[in-house]
Amino acid sequence: MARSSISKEALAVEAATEVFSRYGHARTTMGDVAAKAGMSRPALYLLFPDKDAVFAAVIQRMDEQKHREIRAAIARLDGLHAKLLHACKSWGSHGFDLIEAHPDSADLFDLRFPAVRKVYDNFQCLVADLIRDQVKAAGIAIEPEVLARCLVFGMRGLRETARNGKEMRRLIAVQVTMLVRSIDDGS
Amino acid sequence: MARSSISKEALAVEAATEVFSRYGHARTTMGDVAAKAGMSRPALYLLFPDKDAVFAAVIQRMDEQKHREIRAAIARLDGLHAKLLHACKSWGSHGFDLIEAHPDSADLFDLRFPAVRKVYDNFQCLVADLIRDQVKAAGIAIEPEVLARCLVFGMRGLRETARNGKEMRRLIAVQVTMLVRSIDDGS
DNA sequence: ATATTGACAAGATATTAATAATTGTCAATT
DNA sequence: AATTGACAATTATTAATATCTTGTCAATAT
Repeated sequence: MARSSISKEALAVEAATEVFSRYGHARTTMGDVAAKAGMSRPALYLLFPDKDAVFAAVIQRMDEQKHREIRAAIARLDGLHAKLLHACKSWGSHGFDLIEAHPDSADLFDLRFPAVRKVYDNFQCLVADLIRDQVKAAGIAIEPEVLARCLVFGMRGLRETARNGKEMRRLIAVQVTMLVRSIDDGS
Repeated sequence: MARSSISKEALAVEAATEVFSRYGHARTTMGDVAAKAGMSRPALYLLFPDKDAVFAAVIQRMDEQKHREIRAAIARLDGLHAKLLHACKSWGSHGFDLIEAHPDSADLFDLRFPAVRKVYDNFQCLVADLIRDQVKAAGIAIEPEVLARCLVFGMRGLRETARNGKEMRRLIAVQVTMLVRSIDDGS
């Protein structure tokens, strides 16, 4: 029972991820998701209360997956700069690439959706966690959360000036380098 | 003749600035501008080839004014950090405040307008000029223009997370501090 | 019983055609 | 020589209509 229900839900989220990623929030219907998942529309409503819940589940799943990926990768790296650089390039260019491939998917990064806002909050936490020790050790007066916020939303601004993914990563690298150098207490 | 023509043009740009600032690009008509300037619509077309030329003139004038203001202010300040901080707070919160007062004025910051793009390029130049010497002295491998670009578009990203002008300036201060500390060669 | 769906009302969104407003121009007027 | 009224072309607005979509639930199937 519980098992079957979980699996059905996972199937639906998987299907929803595909269609939301391609067509964005506005241009995908519950019918599209249900069809892709091989179930009827009312069956989908048995699993999720409404469309936004499906959307939130998709966003959350993508986010968790990305975080697992990032955490695994940076565990194998040494030093704040290398870790932060990888995390930011990976996280930051993800959205860029997706939108380049499917313009409608820009919805998935619209901060008006609470689920999307949470993605940004989560990444801000990841960054803050990474830099916290070094910020404290260097005796910097700015809270790690604020530094992280500047980096994360700074990266968001970069999207408007970068012409392609490669340039995006280049600019992200500069932002990260600025942050790390600024808290590298002249070591 | 030339004198009279220049004065008429200035009058028109002055009028256009008022109405574009309040209603944005889309919601102001050439009729609005002409009326505000106390001339007929065809008379306005004698001064400017089309609407976008008027818009560009408005943007350029605002930009030049802001730059004069900034240059005058930072001439009286000492040190890169103080100069850059003032420049960025002044430039960055200008747009924020205008949009808060008149939501339609968001047009004036739409990067799809070439005139607006130029505003960003100009401020990038100002920043690059300010930091150039210190970047070279510190032997940093990143070109000043790229660092400046990251700061300018980083600031743009901050707009999406700041709730008010005060917070915006706080975050700008962090960005600026990050940049300056990162090129302060442990002096 | 439980799981599933067809069919529905309410609301949102797209379509269309008709109307109005705006732009850029130029011959006519001052 | 400077200015404008009036025009064609384009673009935006409106209103009426049709279509789609959402979320629900009684009816059906398992």
